[in-house]
Amino acid sequence: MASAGVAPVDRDGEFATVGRIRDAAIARFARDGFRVGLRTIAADAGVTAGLIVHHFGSKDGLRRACDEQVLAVLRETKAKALTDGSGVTLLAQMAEVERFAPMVQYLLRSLQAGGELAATLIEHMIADAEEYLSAGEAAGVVRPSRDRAARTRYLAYQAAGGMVLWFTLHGAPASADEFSALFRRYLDDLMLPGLELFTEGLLVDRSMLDEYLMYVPDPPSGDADNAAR
Amino acid sequence: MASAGVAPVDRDGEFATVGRIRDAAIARFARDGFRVGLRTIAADAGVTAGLIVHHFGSKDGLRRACDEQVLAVLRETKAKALTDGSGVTLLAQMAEVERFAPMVQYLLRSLQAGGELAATLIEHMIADAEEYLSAGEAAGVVRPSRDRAARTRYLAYQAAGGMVLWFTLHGAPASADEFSALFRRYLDDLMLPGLELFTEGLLVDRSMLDEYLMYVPDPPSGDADNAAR
DNA sequence: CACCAGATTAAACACTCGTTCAATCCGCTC
DNA sequence: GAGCGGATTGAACGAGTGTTTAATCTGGTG
Repeated sequence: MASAGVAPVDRDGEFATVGRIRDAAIARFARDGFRVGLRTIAADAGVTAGLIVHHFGSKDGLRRACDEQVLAVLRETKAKALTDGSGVTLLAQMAEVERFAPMVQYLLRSLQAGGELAATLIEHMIADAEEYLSAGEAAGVVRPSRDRAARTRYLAYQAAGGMVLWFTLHGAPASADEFSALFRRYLDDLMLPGLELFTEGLLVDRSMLDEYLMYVPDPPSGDADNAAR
Repeated sequence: MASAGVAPVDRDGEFATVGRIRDAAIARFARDGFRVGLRTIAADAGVTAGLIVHHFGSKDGLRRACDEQVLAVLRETKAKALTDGSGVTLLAQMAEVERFAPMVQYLLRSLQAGGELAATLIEHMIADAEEYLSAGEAAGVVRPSRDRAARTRYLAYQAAGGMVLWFTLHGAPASADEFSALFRRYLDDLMLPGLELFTEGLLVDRSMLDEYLMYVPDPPSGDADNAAR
């Protein structure tokens, strides 16, 4: 298989131009953020700004098309990764393959800017984490929590937010290779402290936690509010 | 004390206008992000766009003045909080006082956008965390780490990044009161999972950590690179 | 009072942005 | 081959942006 959703489908004429514009937009949005002008993207795709709005209606339409494309590729890749078993380091292995680098960068930009895709992405991450953590609990390798949903959300927000902030402060890489290298360095910085914290915790005694539990004996109580946020 | 660096100094004539413009800019930047036009800020301050660049040279000059002001207030408040002893929940208590809400929001916007103030702020947070964690280690309430610097940076990035992402996805509040309420809800969502993770960890056994330590026996080795990043 | 420096304003400038429009090009069908 | 519809273009529009400029106002000084 020469192209599986990432590279633009080569069926001549049909979606050649539209796909080329969309992929160029993803790459350019990922590299320079969502404030780039339509003319820059048009130049990247070798077309005119007018043609973009002819095909996508508006810049926001282009943005939505990019979101859908990235989400589609993410779902497809995730489905493939599940058969391989190692789905946890999904983003990591996506960053390894240079072809996916622009999409990962695009996702980081989306999380940074907020919006619908960002919310959807976080929900995906939370759902995945919920699955893995539940399986881990059942297998006896993950400690149970007093409020599993809250812990899952906490871990997802911390992981995603920390990653976005790290890349924000370490400068946007220009090429896909640079991004892959930077991503590997991020994992290097992350792995030891993360594993340490996850296996040994941070505090020696449990006085702080017990004090909090005494002061706020709030049960999980699965309120409807948690679903919306 | 009627005004301690937060409210614009009332010494008539002198810095009245400049301070008013700067404070209006901080509030407006905090509320709507850094993309707002000078005319909007000017209208908030009751002046003209031209006057702003007359006093601050350019929009970037205004931005720098805001950064310095926020940083100055942060330092001052931190110094005061140190005498009270409870410096850990610095941002929390700052958000409680409605007067500080725009500044905290401004800091979040800065972290989201990146730039010099964001880098400085993260360095501050890392330095503070380093201090508290070291003290905790010495007092025997914080577990030692195989790489203390890396752990400190990890915790700072996760905490700050998670907070920024949370507020990004939960919509920017319009008023200072709303922000305070939202901040309190954020702490509520955060506290239990955080304390749980910090006191009990996440994993039951240490096989993952040991495996990593075996695979990558990299010592801390305090390389010069860590200082710059 | 004359004068001057700084504060302040309204208007204009130059630029970029997303979007619109009329015109052209190209491939297909009758 | 005529004609049609979509792809594509280049230019223009209108609304924004940050910045500049000339003019006006104002308060203190000689």
